[in-house]
Amino acid sequence: MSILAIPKYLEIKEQIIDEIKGKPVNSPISSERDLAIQFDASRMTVRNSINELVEEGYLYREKNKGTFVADKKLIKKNTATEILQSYDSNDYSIIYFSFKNAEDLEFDITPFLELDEEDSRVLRIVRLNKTEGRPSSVEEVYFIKSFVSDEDVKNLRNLLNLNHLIVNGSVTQRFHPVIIPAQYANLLKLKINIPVIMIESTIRSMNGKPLVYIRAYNNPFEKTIEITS
Amino acid sequence: MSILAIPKYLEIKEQIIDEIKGKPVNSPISSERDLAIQFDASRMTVRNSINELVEEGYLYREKNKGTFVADKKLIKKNTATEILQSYDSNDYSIIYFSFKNAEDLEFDITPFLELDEEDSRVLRIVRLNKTEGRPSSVEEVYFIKSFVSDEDVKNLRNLLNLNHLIVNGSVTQRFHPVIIPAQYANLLKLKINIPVIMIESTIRSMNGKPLVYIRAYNNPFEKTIEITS
DNA sequence: CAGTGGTCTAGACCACGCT
DNA sequence: GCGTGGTCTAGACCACTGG
Repeated sequence: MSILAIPKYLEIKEQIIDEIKGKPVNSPISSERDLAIQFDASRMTVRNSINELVEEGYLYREKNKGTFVADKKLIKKNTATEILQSYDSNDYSIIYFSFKNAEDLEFDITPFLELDEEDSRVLRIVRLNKTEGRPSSVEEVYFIKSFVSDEDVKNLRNLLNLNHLIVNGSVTQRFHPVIIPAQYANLLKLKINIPVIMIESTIRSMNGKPLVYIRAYNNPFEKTIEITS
Repeated sequence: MSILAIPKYLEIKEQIIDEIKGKPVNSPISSERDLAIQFDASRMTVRNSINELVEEGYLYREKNKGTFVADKKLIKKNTATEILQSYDSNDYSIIYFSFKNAEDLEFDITPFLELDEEDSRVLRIVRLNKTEGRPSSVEEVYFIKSFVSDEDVKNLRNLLNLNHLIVNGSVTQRFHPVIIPAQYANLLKLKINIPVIMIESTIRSMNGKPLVYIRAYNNPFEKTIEITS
């Protein structure tokens, strides 16, 4: 290796991505042995790059035949990552926030955040996400109070950047069909009594400890929930 | 290697799974170097095993620290695999099936199966899935007629085994909130006018060709749709 | 037959954490 | 300073495909 901070296999991965952008679906890429020569790397290093690209849905392998460019529409997507996008675009308004006692909420949050009597206060933030200026979802975000610093409260947008929590943790999502709550129908500019999907998300650290709980009410006319695997 | 048909890294993987079953969450497993000695394998082979277990959510790594047993509730799940379960359990009834012209359906199926004038007939099967005897979902399954053999029509349950298509292909799913259609409310023993999630799935081969299109209406009281990533 | 991906080895150096 | 996972090398043999 060299002094570079970026591993060689990630550089190779990026170069392969660039190369296949100009290639038709189902066309073969060079063989692993050829790529190893081309990139002056060992075959195992090239395989590491290709493995990740296969995992992410950019390529697929056929044993004894070769490695081929996958259809772009097969690239793996996951609803969990959609949460990130609302951060990336940063296109949202904070409607409301306050600290609450768990017992004052309309539902029992304690199982989701594994709260106990010692630690039963949460920070509740309601935000309205937009795509291209139109309201796409309302999210109720719940943080455990002891997880939130005074600094965070002053900078909620920083706190609401859940990206690093997600990439270093685990996200479980449950999908519930519900009639849109009246107060959110208004925010989302929807008629009352229409069905929407409420996504309940729990973000946990790798050791299983819950960090954040989210209820998202999605505007079905703005964003279809889609996953590819 | 030896004469064994099963690769060593898969054997090691199974042994690691067995070992961690008795270990508490977040406890460390042996280091890769120790495991290599223990299993009489090279470290790269052990890493291959562990990589898959991490990918599947059984273990997690911490750089410079070790590899640890992950929380079982964090094991990665995907709604696509739920389709398999309805096959595995085999607990379903076929309500109806017939060949249809694409233009005779209530909606335009041609974009989903990429049909053309030459090949515009489909086999439509409606099945009622059950869990523990209770109705959990109604699925409308659409196959391209030219994809279905006479043999298949005689053995629909074999055709409806979508397992091999999914593991060798790609699944895209879209989630739609809808009011349960009246004819399905009856089948699912639901009241009319309640909201449910309709999952639209397209199974494609690796080269992107659509093979099967499915509309599933899920009974929210029997099965919560959940994914972990 | 040559070429492919799949598996495997026995080393190596690195950055980082912990004691 | 020792142990960890992360990266990397330069080989090797296998089963299988396709000309």
